[in-house]
Amino acid sequence: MTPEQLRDVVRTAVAGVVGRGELAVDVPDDVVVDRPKNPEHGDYATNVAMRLAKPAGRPPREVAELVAAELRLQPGIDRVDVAGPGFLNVTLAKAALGRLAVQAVTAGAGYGRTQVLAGQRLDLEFVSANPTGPVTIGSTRWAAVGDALGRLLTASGAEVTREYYFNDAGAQIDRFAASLQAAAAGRPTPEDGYAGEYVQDIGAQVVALEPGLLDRPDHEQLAVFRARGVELMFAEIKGSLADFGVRFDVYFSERTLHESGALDKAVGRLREGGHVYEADGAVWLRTTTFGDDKDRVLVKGDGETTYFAADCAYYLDKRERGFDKVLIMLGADHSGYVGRYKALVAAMGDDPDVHLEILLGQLVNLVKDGEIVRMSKRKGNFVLLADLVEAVGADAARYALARASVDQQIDLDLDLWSRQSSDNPVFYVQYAHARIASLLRGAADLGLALGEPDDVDVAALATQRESDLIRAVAEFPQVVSTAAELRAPHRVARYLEELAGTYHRFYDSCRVLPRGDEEATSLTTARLWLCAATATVLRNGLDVLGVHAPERM
RNA sequence: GCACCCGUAGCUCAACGGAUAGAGCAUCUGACUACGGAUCAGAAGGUUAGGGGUUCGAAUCCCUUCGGGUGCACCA
Repeated sequence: MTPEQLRDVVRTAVAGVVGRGELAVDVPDDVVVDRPKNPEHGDYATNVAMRLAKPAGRPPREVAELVAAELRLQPGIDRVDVAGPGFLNVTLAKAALGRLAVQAVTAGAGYGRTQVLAGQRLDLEFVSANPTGPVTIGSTRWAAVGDALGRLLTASGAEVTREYYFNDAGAQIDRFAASLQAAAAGRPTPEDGYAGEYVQDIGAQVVALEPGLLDRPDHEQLAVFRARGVELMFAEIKGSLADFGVRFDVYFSERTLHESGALDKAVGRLREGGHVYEADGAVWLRTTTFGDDKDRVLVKGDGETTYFAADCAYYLDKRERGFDKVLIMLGADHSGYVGRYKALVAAMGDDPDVHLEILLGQLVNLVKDGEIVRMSKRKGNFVLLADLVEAVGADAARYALARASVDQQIDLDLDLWSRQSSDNPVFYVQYAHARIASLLRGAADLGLALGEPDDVDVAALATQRESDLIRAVAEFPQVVSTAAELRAPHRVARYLEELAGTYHRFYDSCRVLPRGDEEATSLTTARLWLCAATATVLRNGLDVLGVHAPERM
């Protein structure tokens, strides 16, 4: 019995009590069943009685006793205890528990996939770094977390488009082009320009592609540097992301919005809504109507549109492509966007609470030699995604970034993560997988096969360490769906660390393969299934995080 | 100044309002003629920044003080 199934059973039990008129409440939809930390608290626990106590007007323990009595009659349940303030501690029948391990193996890569988000069409925008420089460590966090979140949402049944929006029009790109030109011509970096080795490299590459470029008129040069520079820079960005195992479905160019007339259309729509006005020679959107701090300019006094106007057009474009909800991951350095973004959604006639979800994450500090490394793209003083991957490998880098909640500012110690020692929890998790892989190879060498699922003697898995492991394996689908709903991939990482620990403890006390000339027994086979189940979960869980599950290390 | 985010073990971080706040690292004590010791068992380490409040129950929600981060453009 899975926790999900138990949840239904609990609900059935509550419905039974209510049906007999013993309890005057509505049967709740969201019954919480979780795995208690303390093994004395049974296999699973639910707080449903405490939740119902208030509406029922009865003491929690009294409610608990009523539900417990009903629950004990349900099949697959060994015992139900009322504990503490009114928890129901449920112990499953051994067979009902052990069957879960078998199911995990037979489900394979599908184990952990659910339909909790089925029917949702989501657009997930992340990274979206402008092509004026390589991907920095700041964006790398969103690459790791965003990609994991994409996998998580997909695993939970949502239809997800991963999108990267980039600014290839406007002043920043002009500065980038001017910097490339200056570098290629051997002049110093212009005021407000971009410096760094990569500017030299790309400047030189552009000239190599366009011989004689530096002899042409200035404005022609800039146009070429802009177009070629963005192209080359973007190739490098995509390369870094690919090395990092991150892929996007859509790379969306801001320029195309300008060229297609999408901005005019968006502004027109906002104007129809009556939220647009003119003042001081500029065109404004009255975002303060929807809670923003101040109104925002759409068209500047010089006739140029703002970046914000492009945001409006971009949002409209996403909605017209049929997404139910637009998710955007932003760093804390962009938190100022939230108010205006919500306002623009509202001004378009949508509901910001329904159609928009801005996932704000805190920044990453890099620590080297005990000191925080400050980054500045302009000064060319930064650490890059590519540097991090080179130093610690893509797996460790992704894991390091994905295991922390995005709400938390994190300090990434380069010295520590580059050590590639067991300091890094990813090795702990990967090691558990490799260890099982090795064990299963050993089983194969002995001619042992798993056999038919129905033949497994699951009741043989009777020790504490074994049932701990089965429960941990059984919890996985719920971990995935909860993590997806909470947009919290780090929960998967933490769970995997716990699972790996539970496995190592099992391994330590439960011999799996027969020694010497011992005969394999039904217990041997049952334990092999349990190992295989654990490997399946480790593999699927690491896959959600975009981390490799090695057969050997 | 205003707004948003954060403050948990020595360090890096967990904990969808639930039971005794958990892991890893570091420290200390143990377990290997090995199904992979990149492991395991145990010890020590906490006023969840401080103070109020809400409730059966608060690290979590509300108020407040302190500390840190970020943002407050007709830039992108």
